[in-house]
Amino acid sequence: MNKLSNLFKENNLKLTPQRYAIYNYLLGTKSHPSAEMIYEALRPHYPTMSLATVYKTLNTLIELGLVQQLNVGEDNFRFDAKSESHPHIVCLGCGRVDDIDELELDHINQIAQKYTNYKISSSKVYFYGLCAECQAQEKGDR
Amino acid sequence: MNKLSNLFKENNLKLTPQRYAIYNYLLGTKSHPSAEMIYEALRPHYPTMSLATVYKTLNTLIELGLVQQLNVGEDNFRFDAKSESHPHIVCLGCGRVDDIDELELDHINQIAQKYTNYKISSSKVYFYGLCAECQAQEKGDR
DNA sequence: GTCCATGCAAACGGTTTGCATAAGG
DNA sequence: CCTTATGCAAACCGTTTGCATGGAC
Repeated sequence: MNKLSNLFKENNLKLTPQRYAIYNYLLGTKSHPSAEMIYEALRPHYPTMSLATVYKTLNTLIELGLVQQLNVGEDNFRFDAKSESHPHIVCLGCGRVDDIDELELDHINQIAQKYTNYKISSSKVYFYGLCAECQAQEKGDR
Repeated sequence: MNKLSNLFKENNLKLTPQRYAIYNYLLGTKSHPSAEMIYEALRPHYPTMSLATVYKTLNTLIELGLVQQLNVGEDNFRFDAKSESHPHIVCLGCGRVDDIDELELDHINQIAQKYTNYKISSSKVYFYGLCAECQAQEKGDR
């Protein structure tokens, strides 16, 4: 059996087509979509699926540790199927969000631990800037 | 005259008691309050002030660069009078937010720049963990 | 006196919830 | 069959907006 169905079974959860589709969509994209974006993307294939189901499924997947929620500073959340911690970069021009997989920042937890009496368990790092496309467009504007 | 009134004058803004009180409150606290918390804290002194004014004032102060908005992952925003970039730490137990002033992480922008074709302009770092009080309480629970 | 700010209430938008129906195991 | 998930609509909650009144300059 595959890991996913076992994980669902262990938690008394049903592996419905909607859940499968949402998780698969997240696995297959690098775009860190919002719930709304996922809903719109899957609508052609699952025209009866409701936005509420997308939200409920995302929360289920987060509890399972399969998905993480990002807070880039917009008014909504974005979602990422990779649950390991890794930095993200947000374009201030167009709002797109990318991973910076190669950048390894786990050591900053240890460093920060020296400066606080909190017991640090995790961290999130967001970079902000302009993506290649928006840089090009900015040059064009001048 | 003081810097604040000059800054307001330059921008054709009026330095009203409400604006003054909100900014002063933020300068005097380390608690990174939400708009609602600011509203409640000032209510005894400014009973007629509305929550809408708090929001409008905060946005004004952000535009002036006097205040920054934090996104700790809750459903609301928090505000900080120090506008220079510095890391924050969030307690997963009680939700309090503290600064980690001594930790200097500006160099990570340069490091990250090597791994992306974005033009990086800033970054935000959030640590998550348990504050001293919540650690103590957790021990008491067992 | 002019123009911007305040305060109220209503609107807004993303997210959650309640509940009857549908469908996975 | 039993139990959990779905889909719909309504509720929720933080934040924003429109507008008439009030106050800073």
